[in-house]
Amino acid sequence: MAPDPTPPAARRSTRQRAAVLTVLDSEEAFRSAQEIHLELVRRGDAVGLSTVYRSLASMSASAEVDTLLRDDGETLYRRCRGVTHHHHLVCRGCGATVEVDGPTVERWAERVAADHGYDEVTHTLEVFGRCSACRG
Amino acid sequence: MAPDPTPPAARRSTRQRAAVLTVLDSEEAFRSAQEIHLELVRRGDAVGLSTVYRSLASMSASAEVDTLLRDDGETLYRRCRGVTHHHHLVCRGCGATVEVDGPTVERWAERVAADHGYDEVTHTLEVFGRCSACRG
DNA sequence: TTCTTATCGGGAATGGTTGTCAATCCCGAT
DNA sequence: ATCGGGATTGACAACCATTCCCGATAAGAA
Repeated sequence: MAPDPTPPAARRSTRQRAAVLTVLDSEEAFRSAQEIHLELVRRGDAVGLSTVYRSLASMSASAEVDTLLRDDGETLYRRCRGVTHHHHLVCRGCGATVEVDGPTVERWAERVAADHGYDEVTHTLEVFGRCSACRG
Repeated sequence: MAPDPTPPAARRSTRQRAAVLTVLDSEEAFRSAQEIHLELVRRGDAVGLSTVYRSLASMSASAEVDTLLRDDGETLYRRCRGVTHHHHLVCRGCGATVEVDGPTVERWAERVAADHGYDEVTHTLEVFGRCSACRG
């Protein structure tokens, strides 16, 4: 096999990408691209909105950030601590998020799909509630 | 207590709402509002797009139809057979949908939320795969 | 039939997200 | 150091599902 003529698209490190990561790291809750962009501007470390979207998309593709679709269809992003597959318990009030594991659910999904002749199974599972802080 | 001065907003039965329901009843898979509107036009039983959205929204509110958010944020609708709470096993290829029950998952979600001090718990759970027909 | 008002329709407005493309910047090669 | 070219950026326009607006229409009660 001949050597690949196009070297593996080097991922350049830029101020913009770093800035987006910094905001994500300082944020506990899921945030929208628009919110992240606004925060960047507020910090005086502005990044173009297009670039924010592009950065988040590529980070999501490489599993560096998790995404979540809100009821109204807006996409939310969050830098997750755990590296393995997990789900989220999200507070409707403040967005505080807990990463939770659900091995039982994974197996359940697999079995249900197999029982009906489906393969290439994936699933989405998110739990929403109100945290103790927001209850006061 | 005085009698309610405003009688309970009678739900009128219109051609448009019936037309939307007819399309939903003839459809096995989840469909978008735009697709339903297009189908209505194709059948020569046109209904305004606004009205399609309004109908679907009210039917969704009264639990007559189930909704599902696609990855790109578009909302899909489907008239479900089961009346009780259930989840969906959806084929990525053709949209064929199976209603599945997950009592274990319900309890798991409740317990996880309670363990972290969350209340007013809800959850979303959808399983995606490829059905046997689409595998050929 | 007449009246009240829920409902309709269609075109404009909204708002998140993606596309465009010239200017700019990273980085390995010179 | 600096060169060159391809990746990356950013301002703006384009996109598109969904909602808003409001005058016209029609369902249902009297």
